[in-house]
Amino acid sequence: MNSVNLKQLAQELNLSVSTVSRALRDSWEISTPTKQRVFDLAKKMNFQPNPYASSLRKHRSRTIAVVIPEVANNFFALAIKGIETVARGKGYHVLIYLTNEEVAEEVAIATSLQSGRVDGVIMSLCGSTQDTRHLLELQQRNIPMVFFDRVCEGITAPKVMTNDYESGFVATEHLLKSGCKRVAHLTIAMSLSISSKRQQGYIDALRRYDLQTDRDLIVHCGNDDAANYRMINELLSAEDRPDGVFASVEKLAVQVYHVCRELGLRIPEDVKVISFSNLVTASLLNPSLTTIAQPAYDMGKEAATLLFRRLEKKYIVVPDDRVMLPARLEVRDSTAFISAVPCH
Amino acid sequence: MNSVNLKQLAQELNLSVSTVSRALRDSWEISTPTKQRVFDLAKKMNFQPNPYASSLRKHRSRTIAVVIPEVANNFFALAIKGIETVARGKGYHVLIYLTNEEVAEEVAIATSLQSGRVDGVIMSLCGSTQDTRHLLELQQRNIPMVFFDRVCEGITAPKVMTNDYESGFVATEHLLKSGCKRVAHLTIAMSLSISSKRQQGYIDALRRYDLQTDRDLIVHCGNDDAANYRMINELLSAEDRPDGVFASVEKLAVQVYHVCRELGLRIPEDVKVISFSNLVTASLLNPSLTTIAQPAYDMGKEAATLLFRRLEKKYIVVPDDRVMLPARLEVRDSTAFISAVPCH
DNA sequence: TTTATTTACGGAAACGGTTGCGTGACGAGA
DNA sequence: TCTCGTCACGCAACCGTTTCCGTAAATAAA
Repeated sequence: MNSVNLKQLAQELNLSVSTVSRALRDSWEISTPTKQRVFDLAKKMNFQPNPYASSLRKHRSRTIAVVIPEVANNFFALAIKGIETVARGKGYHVLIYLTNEEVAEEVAIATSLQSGRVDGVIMSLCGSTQDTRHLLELQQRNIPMVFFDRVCEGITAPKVMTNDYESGFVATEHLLKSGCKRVAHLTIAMSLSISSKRQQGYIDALRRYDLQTDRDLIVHCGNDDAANYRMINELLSAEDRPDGVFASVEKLAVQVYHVCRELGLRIPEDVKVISFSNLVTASLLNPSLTTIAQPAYDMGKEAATLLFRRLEKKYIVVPDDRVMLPARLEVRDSTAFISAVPCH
Repeated sequence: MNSVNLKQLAQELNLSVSTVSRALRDSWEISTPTKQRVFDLAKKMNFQPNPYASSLRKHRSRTIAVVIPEVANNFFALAIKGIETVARGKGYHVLIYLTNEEVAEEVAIATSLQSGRVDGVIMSLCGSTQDTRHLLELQQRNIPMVFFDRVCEGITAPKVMTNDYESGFVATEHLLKSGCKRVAHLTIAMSLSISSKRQQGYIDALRRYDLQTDRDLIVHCGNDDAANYRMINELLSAEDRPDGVFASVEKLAVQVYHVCRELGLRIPEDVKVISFSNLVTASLLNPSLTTIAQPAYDMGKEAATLLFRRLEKKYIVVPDDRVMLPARLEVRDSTAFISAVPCH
């Protein structure tokens, strides 16, 4: 354990604890020679102030929490990297909590954060979150929160998002322009605003091209990979199977690839695929995957920046600003236009 | 801020602070009816004990640190997930620190951890680490450490590793058995034991097949992606280019794919590729990538388990045990055997 | 010379929970 | 009736830092 503390420094220097404390914080109340003596000894003894004593006294922990559904996913991993970069630059520490898409875990985590362990929270909701009382309670404890990507519409807080509606529209339109007549949409937890926005973009794009929305073409996937596989398999095995698939998340696109391989469907000849995704290997897939790529790293940085802006102001000035970072459409082979006569 | 504390509970109940504290910790010294009254009110007032006060007094923070080079990488992401799962199951909190492969950052992080902020550290070295004084200092502060994957041989501490030597051997042998005559090895920071072990496996496999080690076939890559690309490009552009490449990390394999595409080299006909990798999309690549997959999630869980075993014992019983979790060879198309006459 | 002001530092009370020790009440055994 | 032990709880010190005061000495102003 770290045993060198202020008292020991003070004794050694024949100073009081308060003087040493002030000297280390470079207070103007302490003379330059005294400060120098303190600095020197602190360095020599490798003094590290006890963060818990400091936090207890100051009611500030210089720690933030990041609460996300998963980490084994390029989007969230990059977001964490952005957050950590900003946080450490500001001298803050980052606690990480994974909900595993389980609302019960999200509630447990939010409840434990009420203890004041962190100065602020950066969060992306889990898919099964409906009731948001646990988040309101956090808010009532005056713990600043910032949402990113999977934002909570019911809470007044800064939010960092992408243009999900437009991206959903663009993705669908891209499939239609590439020659698709029947476009399916694979979605996740519809309680998430990103899901409904992406879906609305999908629906509106269809309407724009005078196409009806076929409820059978909207597949609601969940956290059970095997179940998702079955649903996608069923979708693509059907007589009137779609000739284009718009996946709202990466893992569903991966499943589509597997199902197509299983069923002997060719991408893009038989089915075209587009997906929200931050896969680094999108361009190396067989065929390369057309993606809607979110600026994950920048979203993380932005979320952290917004949080620190609130933490550093005494009064809350920006309670509900939204930052919109646009996603990019990256066209690749999985949506390549195929001339009328199949060349195979 | 969280304002309900023990004193308020005590006042409300006409009890002393110490009695309330003991009741909440379910001490046998407190009568059942009193405990019940305390529990009820604590629940009603949504009491959350201040973790910093507790940590200060008990010299235990129930917090661990995870220090890794990067997170946007399936291996480390999965490891984090494993660690977080175990940690939260034990009621611990997880701080995350990214070194970005910069030894200066690793030193800064290690130094800040001397403050006693965490009860223990789980670590994977950054590639540029040579001097390990910062780690020794942590150790001298009696902060238990556990290494995983990129372990530090100079420090006596539990280590969770994979069979890097054997895997390097198997990977190389697999290329040779698939028909390769000139096998190159792409490696990273040779100061890392995993790198030298994998390389030794490579060298010994060549020797086993009566092949000389050609120094030009061992390419030392770094953190500069552009520079790596150039080196790989140079390797594969040469007159006597290799017909097989064993990449020690995932990102280098991805670069090989890009270079081959650029140079018009066919995988596996012209060049076969194998790599250490945890890519979920390995089987979907064009062509699918033969990998050595490490059990990342289990390694994270194991590292956390070892750490908690040390944290929960009063006396250190297992100072330097090593856990070896074997990697799996997953054969795919990038190393497919091609019959003598090219069919293209 | 006296008084006001600044400079440089010490004393001590917080912060909130934990824990060693002390103690009154009560029942049991002698 | 007296003693002893157990039960159930209170008192207060303690963890290490911060910060509100207070104050002696030195300097400036009157």
